[in-house]
Amino acid sequence: MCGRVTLVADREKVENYFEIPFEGWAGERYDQLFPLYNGAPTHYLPVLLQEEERKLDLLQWGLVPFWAKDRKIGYKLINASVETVAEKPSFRNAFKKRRCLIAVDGYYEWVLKNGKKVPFRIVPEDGSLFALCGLSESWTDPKSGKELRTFTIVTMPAADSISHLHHRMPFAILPGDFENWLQGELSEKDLQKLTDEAAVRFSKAYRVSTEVNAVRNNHEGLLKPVEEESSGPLFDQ
DNA sequence: CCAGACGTTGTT
DNA sequence: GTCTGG
DNA sequence: CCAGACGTTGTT
DNA sequence: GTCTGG
Repeated sequence: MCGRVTLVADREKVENYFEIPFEGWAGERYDQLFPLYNGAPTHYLPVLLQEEERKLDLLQWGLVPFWAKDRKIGYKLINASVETVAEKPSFRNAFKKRRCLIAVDGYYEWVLKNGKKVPFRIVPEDGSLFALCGLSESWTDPKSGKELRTFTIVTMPAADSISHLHHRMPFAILPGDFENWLQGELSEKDLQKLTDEAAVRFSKAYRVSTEVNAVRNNHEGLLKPVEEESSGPLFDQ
């Protein structure tokens, strides 16, 4: 699945990738929030939105549907399965009207080894960005009256190249398909075609420090590859 | 009718 | 808001 | 996703 | 065990 990400790219790289500048406030904010070595649910990430116009903005991870009584549900809705996203009550409205793309340049997966959670970082083979398919929502807090803008990341079955880490992965597409995801009619067949072409299959993975487990850690060292432990049969369960 | 859920993942 | 379950 | 809290009262 | 917070 996809529950922790990195975004190290500078603002210009993201703007160039999506061919659009950030909304006014988001541009300066970007420079404060990134590089992000340990991005978690509730954090802000760059999101390409297709409203009346196309916009590049910063939204918070963890979808809060407009009907929610409080924002807690967002802790659960960090991923949406592509197989069911069109039907689920929490997602179907956003799937119809508010599909979006999230920019990251890596994400983390954990593998249980000898009872320890060992993190790996998955990156695009060409070192560019991932554009992750997502859904966005806008929710108004009934207590404060403040608007909260959130998103969820769509997942799909893992590609062979990373299936040894997990059986799910984020649904990532290349620029040629951005238009289809954002504005297309998206019949089941179209969606199938998009998932078949999902770019993330061209990704590679490497082990990183368990420092990444704690969200409070956020420094360049988290990206550094860590040697695989030479655990012989003696250490295996 | 009203009440309660609305999600994914991994593990048992 | 909308659907399911009771 | 993982880590960390999980509680109330009264006082500083 | 389960929920909240980041």
